[in-house]
Amino acid sequence: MTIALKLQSRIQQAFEEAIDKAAASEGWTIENMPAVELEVPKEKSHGDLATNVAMQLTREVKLAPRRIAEVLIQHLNLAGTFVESVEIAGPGFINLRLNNQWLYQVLRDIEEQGEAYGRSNYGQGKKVLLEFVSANPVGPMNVVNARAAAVGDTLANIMEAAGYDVSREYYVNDAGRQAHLFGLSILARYREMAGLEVEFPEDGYAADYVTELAGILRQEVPDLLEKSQDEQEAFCKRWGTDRMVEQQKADLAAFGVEFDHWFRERELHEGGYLQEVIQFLQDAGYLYEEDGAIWFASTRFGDDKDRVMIKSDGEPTYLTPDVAYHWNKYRRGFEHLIDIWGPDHHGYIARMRAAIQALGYPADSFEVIILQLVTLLRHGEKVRMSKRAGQFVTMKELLDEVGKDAARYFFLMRAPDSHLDFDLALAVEQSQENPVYYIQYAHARICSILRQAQESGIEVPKAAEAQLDLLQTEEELDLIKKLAQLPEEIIQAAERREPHRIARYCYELASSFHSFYTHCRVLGEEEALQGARLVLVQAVKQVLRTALRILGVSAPERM
RNA sequence: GCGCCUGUAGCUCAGGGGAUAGAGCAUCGGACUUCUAAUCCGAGUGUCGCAGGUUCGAUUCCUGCCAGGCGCGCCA
Repeated sequence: MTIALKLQSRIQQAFEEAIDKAAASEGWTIENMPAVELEVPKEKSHGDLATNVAMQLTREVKLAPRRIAEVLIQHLNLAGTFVESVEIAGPGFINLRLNNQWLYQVLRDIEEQGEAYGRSNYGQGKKVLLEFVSANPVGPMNVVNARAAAVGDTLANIMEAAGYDVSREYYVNDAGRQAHLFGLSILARYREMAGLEVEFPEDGYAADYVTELAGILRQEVPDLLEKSQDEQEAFCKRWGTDRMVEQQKADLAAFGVEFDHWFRERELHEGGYLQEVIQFLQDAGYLYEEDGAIWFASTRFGDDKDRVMIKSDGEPTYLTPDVAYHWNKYRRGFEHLIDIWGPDHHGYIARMRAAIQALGYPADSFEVIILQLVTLLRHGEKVRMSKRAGQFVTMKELLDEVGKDAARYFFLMRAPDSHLDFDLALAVEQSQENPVYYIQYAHARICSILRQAQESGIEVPKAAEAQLDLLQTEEELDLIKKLAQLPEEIIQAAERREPHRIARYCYELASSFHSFYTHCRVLGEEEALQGARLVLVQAVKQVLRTALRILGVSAPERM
């Protein structure tokens, strides 16, 4: 465990003990013990750590908060915690000031732990399945898919760093109506090219890429039309969706996103899992027949209305394979499921959660993150997108235009439940004001210092051998404090499923570094100070790389 | 009509039961003979959508309303 986390828990413990002792000696009766929460005050003059526990206790102990704080402090034993002073402030905060020695320990921790610095066992190895993107394999991915890819992948990185056992999964809807129509559309274009008179399918995919696919298919399988009608359709559907999946894999890989598993819907159909889940729900008494359809009594688990699982024509609805799929996830041993969906699917959560309960799993083991929409802008003007006319910006085009690093960072800047404005022009043209470059530039500057040190034969000393207490300026101390925050930031981001916290952290760390860089010289200083600052710079490099890697943004050596 | 998300500085957004609500952009003024000025330093701006409620304390939680977005199928 890192010094920052250790210190926090020790101080918390000291407060808990102080509360017990105070209660005993003062005769307080405390029924609901408030949790001792420590926070880093926004205002520097309020010290390094603060707790509001005395104010929390006013509910239990009928005394003025400042009075409670006084009593607590009398019973507080802070030996071995680096706490240098304790004071009561404002309405009843207890502010703690720490000795700088703990900061030097942070630098030693970072050196010792290297890439592992920032990681923790908060998640205790819990097996989590994170499903995201899952775009239909019937066309290129769009910018919302791209946002989902960035957020999902980064959340997985964060949760892994926080000690969860995370698996990334992509669900391929290759067996539904859309896939069928897609196959029919390819087949229609194919026949056109063969000079046949065809009627293009209603609601079919008329965009150019379908025609291009048909052209490729004609070259690969010139004798397709000799098969039976059913065989032709089935072939086009399978060939087309497989082809799109390969395309999606390639696009996502270029975006730095690799999935552990691509789960095919058709496997559910072929493996008889739809019947199995229907049977299970039937046996459990959650299904009934009405108007010729089979209904799932989802209202018994809080849904607004019951849902059809098998239509009166005997075909399953979209829900049925999806329930089968989620059941499958649990049966593969995952304890917690997280799905990332678009805002148009929020109405779907209640029925899915109902199904999960009907299958015997706890409601809170299934979680949905609804990702809000992306508004694409160019120079502040909305980019109009029409899928029918084929005028939409694809994920690939976005990547080609702004690059992986800028694209990922922009998607990760905002909270998932916040609508996102993405200005394409801003992401590239205003590169000087671009936060991505600001962060990467900090890394490049560090590399430059280390490179020049090496060229001059100056070695970065071991932290244990450096005179770290020479690091005394405000800029140096602020920078180390920022470094100390990473483990806690990762835990917070994991717990709250908020990747944007790490994006923010990177920016703040870069900002602290730039400030340090301007105010403190490294090379050419007196040897002991130079050594201490080299240790610091090395540590910043390590932490910045770790945080950027979590975001999937590269850390260039030069710019 | 019902459900979900959002409403915070001129713009884009963080934050969050507590101490004087923060960043970036934009605007203005400074800083390079020295490790990369893609940087730094300084300056100003807020009825935290409106109204009630809970609380020692609400911008934060609850309720209602207003505004914007998205849903509400035997579509997927």
